[in-house]
Amino acid sequence: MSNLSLIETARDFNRFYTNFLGLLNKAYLDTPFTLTDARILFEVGSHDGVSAAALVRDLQLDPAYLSRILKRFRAEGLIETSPDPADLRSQVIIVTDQGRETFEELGRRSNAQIAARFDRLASGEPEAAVSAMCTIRALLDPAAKPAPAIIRAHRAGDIGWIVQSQGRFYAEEYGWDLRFEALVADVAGKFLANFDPAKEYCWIAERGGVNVGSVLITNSGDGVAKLRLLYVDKSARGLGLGKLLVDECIRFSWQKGYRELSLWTNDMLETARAIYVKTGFRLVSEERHRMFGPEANGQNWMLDL
Amino acid sequence: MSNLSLIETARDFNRFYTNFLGLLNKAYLDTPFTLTDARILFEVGSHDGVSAAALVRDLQLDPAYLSRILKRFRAEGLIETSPDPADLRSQVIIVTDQGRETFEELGRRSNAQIAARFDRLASGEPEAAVSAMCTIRALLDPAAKPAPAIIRAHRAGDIGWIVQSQGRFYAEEYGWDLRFEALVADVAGKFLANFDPAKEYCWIAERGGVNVGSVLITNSGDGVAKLRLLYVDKSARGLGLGKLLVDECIRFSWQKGYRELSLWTNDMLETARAIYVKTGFRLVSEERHRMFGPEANGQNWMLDL
DNA sequence: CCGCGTTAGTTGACTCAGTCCACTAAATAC
DNA sequence: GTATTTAGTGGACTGAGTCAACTAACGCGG
Repeated sequence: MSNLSLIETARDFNRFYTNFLGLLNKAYLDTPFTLTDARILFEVGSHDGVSAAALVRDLQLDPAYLSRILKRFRAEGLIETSPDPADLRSQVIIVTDQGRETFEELGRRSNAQIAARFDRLASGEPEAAVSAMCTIRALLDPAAKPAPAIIRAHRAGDIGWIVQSQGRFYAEEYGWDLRFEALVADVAGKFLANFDPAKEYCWIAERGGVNVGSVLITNSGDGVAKLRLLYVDKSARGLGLGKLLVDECIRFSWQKGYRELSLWTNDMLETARAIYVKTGFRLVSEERHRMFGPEANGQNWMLDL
Repeated sequence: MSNLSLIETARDFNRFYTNFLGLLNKAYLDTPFTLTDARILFEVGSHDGVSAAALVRDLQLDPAYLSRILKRFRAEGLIETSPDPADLRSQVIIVTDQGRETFEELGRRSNAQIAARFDRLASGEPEAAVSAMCTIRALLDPAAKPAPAIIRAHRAGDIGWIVQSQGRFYAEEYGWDLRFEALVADVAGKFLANFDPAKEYCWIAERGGVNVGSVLITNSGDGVAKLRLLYVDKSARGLGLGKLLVDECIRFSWQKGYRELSLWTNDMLETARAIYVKTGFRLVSEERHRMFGPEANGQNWMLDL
């Protein structure tokens, strides 16, 4: 569960924006269209040939209601419909010239309105606002489909991100205390401080500019590599990123001449364990511990390379 | 007139958010309240003693409509009204205990809804979304006053945040390499690992649920406290947070019986230096170094307590 | 103090956006 | 070939929101 004051702030913003959009939409009162009419007209105007069913889905309308509105639009000569040859139940909607004119007129008014709003801002401010809008949209719009994940080496800030995300995750999920975050900070910090590019590496999985996963290989000496801090963020699970990161580690360790790859984990991390099993690791030992508060079962795994 | 594609993007966002809010507001269908009811109840619940006229103004409602809704609320025992002694035309609206319960229940549901939405996001993304919301609000809402910052002790994830934000900031701003982030991780990690609540502390400045600043006090022994990792995020500068954090440190160090407070900084950090001077620190030594790549001027400062 | 324009709030009368249900026809699953 | 799902439509309704007309209190100028 996210931070409460974060949520309060978001609610506050939503109240504000409800109001703001309400004001903007009042402008449709000058025209014979309701907000819903305008949304439909916009959708039809910008995606020529949509079906009514698609509109119902995208705009979350009642089919009967939409049907009536389309009927009215048809009567007013704004659109024409014809059955879809590929599916005779369905019909494709196309805008007439007059419909297009109306659509564009609505667009002009809407633009003018926003332009008027933006005109009151200082230079650079509209850009800042729009960029913030894009941020929100990318985060909250499920249809703005997530960019594909990529895996790359670590950069400034990434080690901190590892500490933060894991510290927070294990605290929220398993009630581990700050000693765990301390351990992560220690491991990650030492990795960075003594980083040996010839034998060590840090992979960061990133999606749309946001970090969503990580893993480290550190040198334990004696030809043993250690896989550490494997983590995939909640938002990116089920994409096979964990497996991908572990595969990277195995390939890297083999290539750098390590003899063995070892790792330490805790048994409640089922998904991780499944990956270790699948990639050929074997369990060498386990011990119960209370290193971070609640009791847990630490496990050492090993892979011969 | 602003850039056209900027406006198009803003319109696009508005369409998306109209939809988004529409979805959120569907949830009120579970309750006997409409969106308008909920907005009114929220306003009344959070500003006890408002007048109907104020509601009409703030929520842009029809007075007749509001009057009827208030009448209903009164009948249901959610609110009570009494004439305003200062203006007998007007009436003050106060919520009854039952009304407050309802108000809080609505709040809980609304929170849960947003929490559910946020749960699908990656760690750090809710913060990013909310911070973008604040940006928009600050720009578009003439009445918006920035959320007040609060200063609190550290929690899970905060130490990682310190490492990440400073690692990234110094890399971007001054081109410092990963050795700096390693140093921060080391300092922060050791702080957490050896944390002694009797002599040490970490303050996090938070605004609207987003971390915007930090500072640590660590024990250097011999009655010397060390102020470390002072940082205020770009988005929150100019609010005096840096001064506030340093003041906290001084008060804490004095109270815990330290003799001296020392710190290490670099001279290109003008704002920080100004704070140190103002709070009575004196420069004891400086040396040029290349610890993090580019040449810099490290300084040791000291304050007698 | 009186009139006159204004503001706070209320009631009556209405309308029209949006919903629910039942139905037809085509498509798809089994 | 039958059963189930999906696309679209019309009938019937409801209730959120609007508009106009009203009362009562305020406040300003003379």
